Amino acid sequence: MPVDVSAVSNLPIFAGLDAESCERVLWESHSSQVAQGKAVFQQGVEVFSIYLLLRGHVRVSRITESGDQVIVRLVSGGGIFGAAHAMGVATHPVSATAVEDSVVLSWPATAWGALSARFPLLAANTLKAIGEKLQEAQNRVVEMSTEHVDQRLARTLLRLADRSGCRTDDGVAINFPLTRRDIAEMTGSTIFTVSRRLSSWEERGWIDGSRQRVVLKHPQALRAIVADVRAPRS
Amino acid sequence: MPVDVSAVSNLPIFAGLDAESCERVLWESHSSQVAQGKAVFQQGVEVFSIYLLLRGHVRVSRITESGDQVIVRLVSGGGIFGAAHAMGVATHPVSATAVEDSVVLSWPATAWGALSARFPLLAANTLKAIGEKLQEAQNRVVEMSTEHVDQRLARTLLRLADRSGCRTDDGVAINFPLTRRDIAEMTGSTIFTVSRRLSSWEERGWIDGSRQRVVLKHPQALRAIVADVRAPRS
DNA sequence: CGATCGATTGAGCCCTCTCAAGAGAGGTGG
DNA sequence: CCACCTCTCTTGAGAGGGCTCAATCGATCG
Repeated sequence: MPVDVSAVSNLPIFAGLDAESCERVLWESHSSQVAQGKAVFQQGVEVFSIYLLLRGHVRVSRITESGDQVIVRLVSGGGIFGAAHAMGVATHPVSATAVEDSVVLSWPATAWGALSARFPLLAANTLKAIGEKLQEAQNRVVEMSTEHVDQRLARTLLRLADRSGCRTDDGVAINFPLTRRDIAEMTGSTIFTVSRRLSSWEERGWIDGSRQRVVLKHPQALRAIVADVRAPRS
Repeated sequence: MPVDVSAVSNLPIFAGLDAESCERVLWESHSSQVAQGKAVFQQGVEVFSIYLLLRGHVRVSRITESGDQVIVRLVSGGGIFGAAHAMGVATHPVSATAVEDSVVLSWPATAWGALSARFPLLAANTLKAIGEKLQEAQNRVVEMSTEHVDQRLARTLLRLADRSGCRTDDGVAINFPLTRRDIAEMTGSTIFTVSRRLSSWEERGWIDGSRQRVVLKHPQALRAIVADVRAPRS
């Protein structure tokens, strides 16, 4: 395999594994390039593999029966996704699409099962990764239940900047193509409301927005929006 | 321990374990009664144990910094909760409270770790349980993003009836005390809106509501509300 | 240079929240 | 057994946040 052990051995999913075990695990993996806009897998299809994102960004989304699309998660470098098999699910409940040119490692589900049995640390790390995703999802439920669009929006931008931010002269730039539609689907809002809020923040000099790009010029201001405690609900 | 193996061996978390292993696992557990309204553990405190609900119902909730309470999950018989340790979290991100008199098994976190290592099936079942919770949480994110209060409300009632329903002459009764406030905190709404909708449904003969009780007389009508596809967003 | 996709902006409305007031239900103590 | 208190639930009136729909503009690409 063309993937160097040293390039991945320090990822959370391999934490604690020695180089040899790591290599053994990589041995069974398959590396592939995914062009921008291409799907890694589609919602509803049978689960064949488990995936690790090496480079790029992948959008994990679900389409509802009514045709609404919701972004469940945005995976950045080092993250695992499509781990439905490890959780005992037979068909993917979501789709995964590259939002920019990406590099993905994949393991056949069966091989991953065997590897997990052979390297308990791998199983533990998988559990931990899934646990983190659970935390994240529960946080989002709480946010969706209690916060206003402004707050969810600011929170989402800060989160993205934190994970995939890139320092520039102006502030922190979000590092990959991100449409207003993406943002809307991550916050449970609409492109119209998102556009309006971002425009308003841009007027105040807090952010810089352009086609598929957002730069946070004044993160403190966004943090203040998140913290803005209005009257609690009922 | 006063807990009979046969009473728990068929729970999902013990799936595949033979009676002997099962007994070995139970050996390290501690059984306790929790009176209605009493907390099993509190948000923010250190994680000492992992819990399995034997009888009753437990409300898993989080209080936000702004003072809003959100019900993350309602655990019914056979469910595990407070499994933060297995996911590598040091302090409980939520509180767990008995909504009726309940019986709970608990394992010290360290003991559970050792047992998981010794019985791989136990670890696998734990992963599966957490995976299901992740699915559930992601579903809720999607619902909160795309559905109206009516739909979330109907869905929640159907789900509760499905899990903890009790056939009666009139229909399916939800089997434990459930206040309008609980429902509001499960759906991301307010007691006022919940009360209004339930009143309206009661007028139409679809449900029967009284103090802390709901009976579904016409589940089909609720299912129709859930399926009601209006114009998709954006 | 046309076509397509993304972003912006305005007008209007509706769903849901907020606030206020009161009615039942149940529990407790005298 | 009644009075009282607390907790739950109901209902009304009103306001507003965010959605819907429509139209336009700008950018990118073949």
